Amino acid sequence: MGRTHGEGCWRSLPQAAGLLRCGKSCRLRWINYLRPDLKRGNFTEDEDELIIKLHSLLGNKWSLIAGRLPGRTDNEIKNYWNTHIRRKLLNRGIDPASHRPLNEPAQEASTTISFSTTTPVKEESLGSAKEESNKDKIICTTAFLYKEEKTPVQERCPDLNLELRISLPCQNQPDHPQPFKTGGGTSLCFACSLGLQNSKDCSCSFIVGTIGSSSGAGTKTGYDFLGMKSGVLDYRSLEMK
DNA sequence: AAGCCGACCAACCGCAGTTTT
DNA sequence: GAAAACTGCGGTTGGTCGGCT
Repeated sequence: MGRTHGEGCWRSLPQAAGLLRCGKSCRLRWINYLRPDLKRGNFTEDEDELIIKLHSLLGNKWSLIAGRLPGRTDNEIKNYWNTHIRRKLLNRGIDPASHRPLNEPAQEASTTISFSTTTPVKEESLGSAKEESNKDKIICTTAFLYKEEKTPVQERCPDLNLELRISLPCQNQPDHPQPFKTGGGTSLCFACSLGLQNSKDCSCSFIVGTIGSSSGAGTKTGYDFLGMKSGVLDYRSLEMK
């Protein structure tokens, strides 16, 4: 299944299988439930955090997020987000939609990404001390900067223009820097965790440069996240399907 | 035991993009 | 180039289950 009838030929599948469903329905059933490579069971903490990171970057692009979580479907992640992670973020005082603290004034309605800051987040915006570490973690996660990083990387930059471009995919190189250590153990920089090894986005080799700013407030130094500085994003490294 | 309620998740729906004719 | 067919995606709905009263 999934070859002669099935993937790439869903219309013929219900007939061949004697089903009353339409091909579209069969496709959905296969993708979300029957595929043999699906991972069953609860989401791990690592998966949780990765989903949060990816959502803060990609928004509700569930298929792209799912592409970074082998064995998970977009539908599954979407459901998990709506039932678990949303509440989790709200409990931490984070707005699940914007990934900003709930008490932070609303920004423009346009889709933007805001990065974290070299200056520490003001404590009064974080609520109780009890939740501080969690919030800190989330805020830093949201900003794609690991909490444990010692070196200040950039100023809080204004909202970024998310215009993307397609470029040739980069090739894996054996001399890619080793994952850096975080408090909990070895982990990849965010770009690497997205599969962007050796791209300009890899924070293992931070680039200091300018970041495109929609505010036109001038240039700031910082990390060339996802090639936004250069305006080049290896889209194929995000799209895994 | 029965009813209510919230959580969970598979499936449906409509739209947009892509491919084929 | 236009129309039709197909595919993929994201939002939403509805059924099921378990916990609580």
